Amino acid sequence: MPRMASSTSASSARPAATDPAFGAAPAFSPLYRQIKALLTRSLQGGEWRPGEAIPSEVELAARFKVSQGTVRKAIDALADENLLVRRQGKGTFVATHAEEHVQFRFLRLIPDEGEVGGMARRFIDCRRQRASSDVARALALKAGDAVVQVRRVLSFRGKPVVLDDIWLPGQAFKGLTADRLAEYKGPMYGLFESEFGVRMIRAEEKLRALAADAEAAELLELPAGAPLLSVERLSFTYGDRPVELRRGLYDTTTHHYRNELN
Amino acid sequence: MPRMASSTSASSARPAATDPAFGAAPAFSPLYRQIKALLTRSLQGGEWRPGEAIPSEVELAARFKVSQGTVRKAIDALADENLLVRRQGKGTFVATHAEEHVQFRFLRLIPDEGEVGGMARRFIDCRRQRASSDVARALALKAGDAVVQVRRVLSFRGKPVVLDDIWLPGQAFKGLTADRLAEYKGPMYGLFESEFGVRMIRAEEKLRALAADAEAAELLELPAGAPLLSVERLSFTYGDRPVELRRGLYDTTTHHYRNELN
DNA sequence: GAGTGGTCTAGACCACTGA
DNA sequence: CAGTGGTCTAGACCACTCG
Repeated sequence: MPRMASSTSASSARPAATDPAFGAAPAFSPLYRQIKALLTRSLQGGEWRPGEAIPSEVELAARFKVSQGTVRKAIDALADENLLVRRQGKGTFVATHAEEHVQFRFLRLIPDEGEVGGMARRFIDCRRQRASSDVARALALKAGDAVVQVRRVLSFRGKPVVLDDIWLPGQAFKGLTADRLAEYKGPMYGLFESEFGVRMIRAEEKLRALAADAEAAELLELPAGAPLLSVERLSFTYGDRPVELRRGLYDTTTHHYRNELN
Repeated sequence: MPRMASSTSASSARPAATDPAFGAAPAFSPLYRQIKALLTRSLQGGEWRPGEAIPSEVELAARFKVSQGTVRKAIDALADENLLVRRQGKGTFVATHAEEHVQFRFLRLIPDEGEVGGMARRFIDCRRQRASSDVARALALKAGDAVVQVRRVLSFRGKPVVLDDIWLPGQAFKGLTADRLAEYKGPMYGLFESEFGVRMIRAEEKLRALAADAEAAELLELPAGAPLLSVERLSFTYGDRPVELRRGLYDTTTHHYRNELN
């Protein structure tokens, strides 16, 4: 029955290691949260790579000197956050974008009718440059730091539908080229994961409607001024570190952005 | 140790009440799911009204002849779906839109800068009519059935930002008038809940960009053809029954639609 | 059949609320 | 203080996968 760190019911020693002076929140942290944090650290540190199985529940329970039920709760929480995937009878696995048949976890654009079928990708550009102040702020970089910018078009049945501009921190994405992007089969985030060790965990999007400028209109084969759905996405890895800024322009004449409210 | 209905390990009797002929899915249903279904039925049937407390976990455990841990799991699931709200030390309560300070659970439009502060409502219209085939299909009605249509505008700092057209099944919303809507303080879904016993559980939205037509442009005080974010929402009550169709047109020059991807 | 995750139990104790 | 939800345990048994 280990108690580990807990600001209230500590096994012994002084009452709290946290809040040294001003009495902030009590910050009671149950055991399973601490286990969850430890597991997260191991994921972040690469102890288990995407697609691999993590140790069984009984093993982890032994390692952490905790009951199986407690590690179970920790794993449940991580599974809810899509960091782990449970498979009954087989084990618990680190989530991956590679094999993910739900490659559309992040792309919410759906054809109005018909299947969600694959889009054709075309990479227009991929170059290294200095971050503008906007991009730097979003990615938590200093203005002028190196960034990789990628521009691409997605087409559905030959008609261009999505124009994406993507900014990545140059530091983490050193060898990224248009060729590497074009060669790779499967979702882009799968490449980021296997080649650069950067796994996208969650993202925030800001949507608005705007009129197509000349450049966007040409690339999307639309008249200038056509209404477009602008989707600005900031993606995060472990530890809520922003690692991708993306600005997509969607032609929504035959597609729509689908969202669920719970 | 009651076993209740379970297609595999039934306590006695025949092996399965389900799949009488063709061997479909095994459909094993653990106890806590069955408890969850029973609780949902009680919610749906109005045994406990929005805002009220449901019986304590020990009480429910006794009622269902089940351990506390099992009802706990059922309640957890319902809390995840926002049907119940747990409050430590007080009890478990039926979720409500009325007191919900997060009135913005369904309205995802956020000012680009500044607080999310209140919008002024103005009801333009509220009339009963016959459902068009589109509306009927969405609301699972027959074409020609009675529906209530509401039109309103939301303004932020004096500037109109949202134009909503709302369709509701006439059956369930008999006494709904523009006056009732205007009088009621708080979120619209709070009114639906307390006056008509219709509680919105979840919703699906389809977003697209389009150019403002003359009518929308006038009401939103924009030039005709201005790009607008169109948000088509279908809302559901208990049992996934659709009960509201809403088509909003958002001016996104100073606001944006915020979304989180997990 | 061995090993994995999934369910269920019974009981102990902790944290929070309100009278 | 009693009553509520929240955590943790230990152990039994079930469902699923795969060799």
